[in-house]
Amino acid sequence: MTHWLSILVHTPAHATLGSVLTYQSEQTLPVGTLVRVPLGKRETLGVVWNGEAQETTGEIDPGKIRAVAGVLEGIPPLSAAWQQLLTFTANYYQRSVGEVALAALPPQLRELSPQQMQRRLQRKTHEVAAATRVPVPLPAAKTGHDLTPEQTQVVAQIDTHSGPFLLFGATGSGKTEVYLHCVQTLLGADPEAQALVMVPEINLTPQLEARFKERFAPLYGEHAVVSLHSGMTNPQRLKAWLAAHNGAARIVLGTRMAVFASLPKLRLIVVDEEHDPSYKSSEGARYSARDLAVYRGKLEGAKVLLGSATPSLESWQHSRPADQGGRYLRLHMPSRIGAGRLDTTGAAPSARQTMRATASTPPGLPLVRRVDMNLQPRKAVFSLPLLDAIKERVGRGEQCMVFLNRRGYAPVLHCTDCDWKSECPHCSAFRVFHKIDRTLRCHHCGFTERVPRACPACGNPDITPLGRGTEQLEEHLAELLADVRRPHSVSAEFPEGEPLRIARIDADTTRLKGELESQLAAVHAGDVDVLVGTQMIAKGHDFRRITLVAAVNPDGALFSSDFRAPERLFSLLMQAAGRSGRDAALGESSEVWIQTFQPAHPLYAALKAHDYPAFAEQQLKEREQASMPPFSAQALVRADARTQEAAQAFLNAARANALTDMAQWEGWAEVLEQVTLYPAVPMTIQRVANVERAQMLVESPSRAALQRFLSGWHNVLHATRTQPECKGLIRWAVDVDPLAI
DNA sequence: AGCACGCCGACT
DNA sequence: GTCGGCGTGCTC
Repeated sequence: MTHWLSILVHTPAHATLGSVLTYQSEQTLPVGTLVRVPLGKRETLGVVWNGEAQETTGEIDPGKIRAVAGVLEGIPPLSAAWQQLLTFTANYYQRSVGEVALAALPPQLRELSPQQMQRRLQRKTHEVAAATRVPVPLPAAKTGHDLTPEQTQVVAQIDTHSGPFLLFGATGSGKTEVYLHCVQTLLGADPEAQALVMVPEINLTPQLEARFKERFAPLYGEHAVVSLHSGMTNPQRLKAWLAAHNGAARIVLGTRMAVFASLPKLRLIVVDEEHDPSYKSSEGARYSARDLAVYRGKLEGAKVLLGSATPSLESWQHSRPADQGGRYLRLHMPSRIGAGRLDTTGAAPSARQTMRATASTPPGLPLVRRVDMNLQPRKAVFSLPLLDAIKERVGRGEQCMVFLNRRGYAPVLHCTDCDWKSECPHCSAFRVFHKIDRTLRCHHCGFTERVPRACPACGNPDITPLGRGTEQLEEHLAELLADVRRPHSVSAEFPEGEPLRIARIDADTTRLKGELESQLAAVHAGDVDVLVGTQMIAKGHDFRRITLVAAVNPDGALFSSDFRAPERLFSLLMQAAGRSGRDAALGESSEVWIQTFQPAHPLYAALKAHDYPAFAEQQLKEREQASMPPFSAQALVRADARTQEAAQAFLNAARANALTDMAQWEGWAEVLEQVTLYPAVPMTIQRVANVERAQMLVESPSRAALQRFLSGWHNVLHATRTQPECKGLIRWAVDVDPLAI
């Protein structure tokens, strides 16, 4: 008997073709089954979607219906929950289900021929058999990992409540141990249970994987822990995905893409550093893995644990007390592990201790010092007090970290005669001067040229760098510290009496694979005295001997037009501060230096007190007054075109069409009433790689109304494309809950 | 998204 | 004379 099957294929939402197509098959196939289907001239991967029901595509010419080419044998069907997660994602982020669901599967599933797949699966099942044949149940698995009272309390709350939880824990308060503990409890209670643990960046997965393997490999075997991120090769990804899908992997660690991993027995989702912008995808479906984690947890009955020292204001707001409408349970771990131990001597307080007390610095956390740059020489990069402090630290064999969020030598090259600047010919941005290889590089499109000998406009040989980046900082610091010698032998390779070693870590010095790891290892080994870098060094890495962290010029974000800039700056500086004094013995003497022209700014005051709640409260008040997220819902429509006029014309026409056409639709007037469409504006960087970009903000006090509007507007946008004034439009995309406007 | 067809510029 | 640019159209 011939069956009609609805099958999902990889087609974008704006294609004329829907993403659920009808095929025929001799056998009926369970929903979620992976199949190969003919599509035009090619054969592609499909997922059986809604059984035989296909009422929406009823008028398809039956003669056109082709047969399923084959089933991917040996792979169990995707679960109903997984299908629901992807359906929700597609609807919420305004994409087709086919695009989202097929993109969430490992690429090799699409590419591999049936024979190759068969071979791969065979190898896989052998491995699984081998792994399960040797169950290593260390009987009385010693828990042996003592929790602090704070951790114990938090873990007890997680055990007894359903969540979602926001674990608000200072850097060094032992959040990872809480994650490990929760995972252990869960896996111990149910022999099939699975946990998903997400981190923002690929860089952070190896150390997390090491920690989880150390803990769980002895209990459940080496194969119980797998990673899933875009840095893996396709075969690695397929292997890890299959292990998660068939239940062999008990713990999946990964970046945002891991939120779509197929986990049939998912019981816990951890989102570490939940505030991190990397959880928001910036192309394709612009999903937030953090938000989807919360949704998925609800869907599958899994507990969700969001962790951060500086939560996103959204999560902070969600975790307000339940009687004020909070939906997450906030758990607080304010203390650094090992803090306060030094106070047991009974000795008279030192000058530093007095200073800490006056600054109300909590125990174990670094002292934050602001340097008023208005009082420093005009062009000073390093203020004298900071320089002295660095010298003093390295003189004692301690390490320092200098932080500047701008790579290269100088952001602009400038001709003093004719005012020429190093503009990129393809973008509305300046090319950055990289002294190391004497190039001008555009950080947006990649266009690179050798630095000209003289001004290309007027021939003046005197062209000078404007502003500074990490390269310049490194060079400058080497000059300033040239006379300082290493005090005593902390490392065999760079013995006592040698000049200081200054290292720089940014996207340029870590371009090659393994470079980041080796550079970090050098820091850990003590081969580096001063570390210069971008935000790359502010995240996660556990440097034990760094006792001073300096932000050279963080003011930029204070008066940015992006309303989330302060939130990001606070988080970044707090994270950077978290790098200082990780070693408990050094914690009390560690410092964070902020060079600023705005020493009285409330953001820095809150930072000094390590008072995230105060900062959040102030920010939320501003957001509420201005009706901004989380007190309103936003979406952005972005348009790329050959000309700025076309990009804006498209957006404005789509807006006009919404206000005229959609208002006529039955019952839509009230939806439109709740939605504000702002005029199209050029993006901050208007042109990138010769493509003009514009955007339009859509705002509503109601998330549901915004969703409703967007779902209806989609077809209008698609139709608008063909209007004559939109000629030159290259593409458009909706970004729901955008992070930057 | 792929993949093909189709009509205009610089080169094996 | 072709190779190849991407504009337009189609795929159950």
